[in-house]
Amino acid sequence: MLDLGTIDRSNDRPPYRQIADILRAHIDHGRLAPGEQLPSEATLIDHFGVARMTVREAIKELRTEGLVVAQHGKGVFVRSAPPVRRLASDRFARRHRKEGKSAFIAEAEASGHVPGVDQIRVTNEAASPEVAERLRLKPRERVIVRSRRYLADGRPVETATSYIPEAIAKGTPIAEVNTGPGGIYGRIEDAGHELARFTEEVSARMPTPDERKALEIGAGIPVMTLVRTAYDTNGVPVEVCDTVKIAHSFVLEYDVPAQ
Amino acid sequence: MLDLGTIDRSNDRPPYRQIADILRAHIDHGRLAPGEQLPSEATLIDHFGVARMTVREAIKELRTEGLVVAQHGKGVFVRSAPPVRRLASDRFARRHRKEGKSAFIAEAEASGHVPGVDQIRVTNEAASPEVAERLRLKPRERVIVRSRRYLADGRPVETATSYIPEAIAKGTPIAEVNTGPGGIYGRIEDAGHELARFTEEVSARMPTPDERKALEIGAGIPVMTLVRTAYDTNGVPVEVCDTVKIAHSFVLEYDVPAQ
DNA sequence: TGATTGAACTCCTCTAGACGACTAGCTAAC
DNA sequence: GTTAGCTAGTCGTCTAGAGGAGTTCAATCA
Repeated sequence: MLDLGTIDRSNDRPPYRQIADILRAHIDHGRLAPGEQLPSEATLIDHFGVARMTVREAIKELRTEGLVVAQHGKGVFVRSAPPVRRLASDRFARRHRKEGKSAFIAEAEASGHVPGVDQIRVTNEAASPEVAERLRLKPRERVIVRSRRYLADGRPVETATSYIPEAIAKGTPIAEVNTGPGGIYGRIEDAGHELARFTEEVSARMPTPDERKALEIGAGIPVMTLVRTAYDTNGVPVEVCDTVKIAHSFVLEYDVPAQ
Repeated sequence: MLDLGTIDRSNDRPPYRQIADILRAHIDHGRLAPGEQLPSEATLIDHFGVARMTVREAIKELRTEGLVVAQHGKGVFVRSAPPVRRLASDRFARRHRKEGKSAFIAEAEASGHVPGVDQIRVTNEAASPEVAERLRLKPRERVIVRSRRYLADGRPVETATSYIPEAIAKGTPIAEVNTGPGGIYGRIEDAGHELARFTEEVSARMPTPDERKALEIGAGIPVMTLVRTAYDTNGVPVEVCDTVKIAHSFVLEYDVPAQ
């Protein structure tokens, strides 16, 4: 049986934090293993001699930290560590990006996972002010919007939305669901825009409710966002792509060039 | 005056979520601007006709999402957008990394911010099992541990801890606070280990309580972690560095090599 | 056998109140 | 003029209860 210890009411640290600390320590030290169920609220209330809300505050803290997940009617469970997903060298990533795949997914494939795409949606819309600025279009100029969700092992891991100027997409199957071999980058090059440079802006934040739903994650699990812009040899932006992925780690590799 | 609307008690969505939705919408639409104070708990209790805990739950949700920050005794305020911090091309980053600086900080300098370092601590310790494995050392072999905290504009933005095998550091000032020009990478090369490759593993997660304290951030603000390993030309790992930074965004740039 | 019911367990949401601690601004005393 | 103390307003924490809803499983009924 798990030794929960006791809380110290004369301690400055409030009881709910002390309880969270105790549980966190058990998780950190593996005495509560991934997938294992935490003691129930009732048990903790009895054990520590506190009110229900106090125990719930403690557990909420652990949930916010992403250490545990609560399941209504079942219990609170230690979250299993997210699989480390490796993004190989940027050379590798670049090659696959040219094939129109997210580097994350390219790597998922390379590492033997079974990826997939669902919920592809392609529309033709007037560019929002933000997208227009990023693509250096006039306001409300039309863009092809391609949204899709990527799966790995059947679980959603990433959503992505690309915006391509209609002027570039015209005469190509970019506005079709199936864009043919080489993906949209292939079609962009077919249209005479040779790709020269990508920038990717990476950051992390908490998911919005919509993102939580799309990625099937709980609150408290951060997401990483990638905002990619692709430029052709003339420096003209030809695609912007917003990606939101579950904050699994990825690896970048750099070689130091010979001196 | 802000139009808060009302909640619908017959709605399936619980009141605290409805209240959070209403406030979130006001923030999203700029009717509650960054830095602006939210209506006080008492005001919201009166307005929506709910109990205190219900209002607090709603605000807790927004805090978890990083949209607002609460200040004890003052109020709850809309969080201002974090400054975008750009990490330039990997070539740029690489050059600066060779100077022993974090790429993040190198870029902060380049972008005109005034960076700084405080809380440098250098110790000589027995390697933990994990560090020993990453540096391919025998268990408990000794390593130099260099911890420091980086500031930008006087605010902490990043903490970093480097581990260098004592065998490599011996005879160099790596164990001193001041390592001389070129930083630790310079000294590592002085010791005959020419640098050839870096890997960086990037991920995002919620901060631990210690990290929250060191970076002076509240709960609910995710951090990005970088785990770097530097290898010499023989493929021997010569340094590992764990970095935790506030989840500001950074930019990667890739050039597509000529075909 | 198969479907239904019920009980026991779990977490979810909410109420109504209490006290504490921090902040800021005012006021009275020094 | 400065300082100490007061006060109103704010959020932080806790108590003790209530009913609701999802899950599981065993007992019951058709």
